[in-house]
Amino acid sequence: MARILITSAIPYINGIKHLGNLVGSMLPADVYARFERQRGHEVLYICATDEHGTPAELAAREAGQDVADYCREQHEIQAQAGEAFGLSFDHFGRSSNPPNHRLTQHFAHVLEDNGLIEERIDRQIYSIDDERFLPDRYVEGTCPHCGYEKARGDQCDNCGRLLDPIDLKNPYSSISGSHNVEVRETKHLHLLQAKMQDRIAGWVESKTDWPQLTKSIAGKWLKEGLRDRSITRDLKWGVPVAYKGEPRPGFENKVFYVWFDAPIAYIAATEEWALANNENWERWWRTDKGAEDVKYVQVMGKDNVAFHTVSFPATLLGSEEPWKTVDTLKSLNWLTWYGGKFSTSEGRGIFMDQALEILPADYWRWTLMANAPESDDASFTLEHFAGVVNKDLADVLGNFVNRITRFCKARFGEEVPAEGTYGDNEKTLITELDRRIGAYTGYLEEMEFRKAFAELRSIWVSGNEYLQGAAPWTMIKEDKDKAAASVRCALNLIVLFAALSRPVIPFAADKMFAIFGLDPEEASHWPEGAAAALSRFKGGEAFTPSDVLFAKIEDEQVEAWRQKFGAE
RNA sequence: CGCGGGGUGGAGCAGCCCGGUAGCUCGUCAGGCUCAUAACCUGAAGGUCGAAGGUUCAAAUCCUUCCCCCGCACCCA
Repeated sequence: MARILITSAIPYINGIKHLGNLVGSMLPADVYARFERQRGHEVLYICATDEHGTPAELAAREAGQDVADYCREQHEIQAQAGEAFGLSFDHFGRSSNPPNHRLTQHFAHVLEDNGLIEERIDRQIYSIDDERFLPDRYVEGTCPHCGYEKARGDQCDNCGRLLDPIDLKNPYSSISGSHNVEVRETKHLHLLQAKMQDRIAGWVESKTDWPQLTKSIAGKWLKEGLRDRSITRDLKWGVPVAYKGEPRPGFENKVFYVWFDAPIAYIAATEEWALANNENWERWWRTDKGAEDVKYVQVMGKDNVAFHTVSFPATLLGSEEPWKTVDTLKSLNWLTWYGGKFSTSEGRGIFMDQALEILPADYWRWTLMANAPESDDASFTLEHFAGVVNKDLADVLGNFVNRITRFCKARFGEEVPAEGTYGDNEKTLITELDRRIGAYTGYLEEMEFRKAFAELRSIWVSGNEYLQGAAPWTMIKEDKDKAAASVRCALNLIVLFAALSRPVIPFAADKMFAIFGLDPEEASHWPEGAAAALSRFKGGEAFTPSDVLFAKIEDEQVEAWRQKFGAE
């Protein structure tokens, strides 16, 4: 039994996440976690909300709330949405909780002791009316190159040039609109990543099994050369900057930058889990304390790769302490909404809570994972969604379960028939299933989700093919025992399908187990082979046909959703 | 010439690293079956692989140039 630590990129606190966020990190990690649990491995799947930073402060202010209260509420909302989607976190923590404060201080301290942190002076725009330094994108003004009057601090949307906010003419705060701003000098801690170039490069090189996308992004950053990075900000909401437990002189109004403390929250959230469950977190994270045999898997969108291949490793390796670093890093491209961006701020696309108001989690989980943006950005459209759900879930899987349970009930009653023995049809089926299950398992191990679920779909189809060949509805007239055997085989297939499908459609899988009154935890153990799986029921086991597993999506529904969600 | 990913039948993708008669799902058409959510099963039509050169007996696959789409790079998350 292996021990597998899984973390998915932690979602920002600010509002419910949309389907793109979901499929980019939490959902694939969940599918993988469920798969490895079913195989009997010891799995710890950790996630958290990323709560610090300017947007959280601003959103709280807009809501007229204290930022701590705001985050507490938002965390609760996200936790509930995650649970409703079946995300099987062992713990869903918070980057603002005490363990993360403690660990962030700890890392800053040891990095400084190792000569990897130093104070430097930066020049930034300060808004007197907002009483805060303005991050680049919150400064607007006139572009010094083209004269465009609404250039952002980072880039001019008119001429496309990259800017430094202190070069803008007539700068003003995009938060309040105030022109009462000035350039001020401010002191920040910098992590000296340049010093760690060779070390990080060597570490990355040792990761031979990283996917193409991951390697090319990490390689790009290393090729350009690592730059020292500011790890503090002029904010109130965050981990205060201290040294040896005392506030650091000159840093009283500063906190650590979210990108420094957010990945540390993976560890901190594990500590939260341990505290809540009387467990030991160090055996998952410290290679000197039991984590040497842990396989650590991270899942994230491509925008996060640089931070996980370079910045966070710099923190861990730079500490000179025996922390567990990532082994397998799965990164995904973007899911687009009709070819454009999902946008939290503009409300484009579907968000997790809205999705569940429309249809159950499995519908989304299947469509998203079977079409996961692995090799390229993938477009989500309601039309495609409806097509996939109707074909794969309703017609192929749902209908299979329905047709055989109803047939059995009508002709043999509500228990598995015991008569007859398996013959050539079943042999052929078993051979095919073993081949396909092997391929499917391999793809899941590799986290090749599109391929995995194409294979799972083929496995479902093989059930329909088998029934077509065995044709118990005809056979029953000639040889009732033979028909009984094929019905028994098909009923066994339901349980096999449920186990294989559970990582991606857990709710439907449990409904399938419930048909036979099986305990999902026991029955979902990963199948050893088709022959064994198909001889689970010998005959006499009672069952109750379920309602339709998956309802079809009608064209009118699609049209209504298009209106509602602004599809273009 | 900033970097990266992509451009394969109507749609969505695989194949490209390790060249050798173009594959999968949906859709379309035809047939079969009748247990089932007008569902399932079988078969067919439809592409010469963004463009142009080159290497080779042979290129979607290797090389060169060009065109188009998306993302990233500062900052923010």
